[in-house]
Amino acid sequence: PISSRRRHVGNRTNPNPNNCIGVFGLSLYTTDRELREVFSRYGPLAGINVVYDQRTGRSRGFAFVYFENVEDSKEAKERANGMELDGRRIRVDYSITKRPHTPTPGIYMGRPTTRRSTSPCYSRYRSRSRSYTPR
DNA sequence: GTTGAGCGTT
Repeated sequence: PISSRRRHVGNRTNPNPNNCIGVFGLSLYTTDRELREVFSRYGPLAGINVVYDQRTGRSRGFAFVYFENVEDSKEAKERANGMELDGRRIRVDYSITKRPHTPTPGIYMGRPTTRRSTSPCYSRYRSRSRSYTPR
């Protein structure tokens, strides 16, 4: 008898139905625009997130598609899973992770609260900060 | 236009 109980939140192999689906095994050249063309026929989309590598700026080969309706995401998962896109077999599952946290550079990127453009000292600071390079 | 299992940055 199977005594192990499935967690209500699901796991990596058994994601729960969700508005967001993850698309994996993508070609590096599949863009969000192409994904929109493919997945929009299952229902209205709320958004698409192709995951890019921070260093190279290229796609990491997977993306997240947000549907407005859960039933649409269910159909998309069923029908788009295993389909070929840009010559690659894609895998479609419900997303398990949450939305990405926007990483902060570690330095203050906003505008100064006290702006004194008339100050020559400040203008000198401005010109220097423009050439500032992190790390 | 490398590959290629993966669940999250511009």
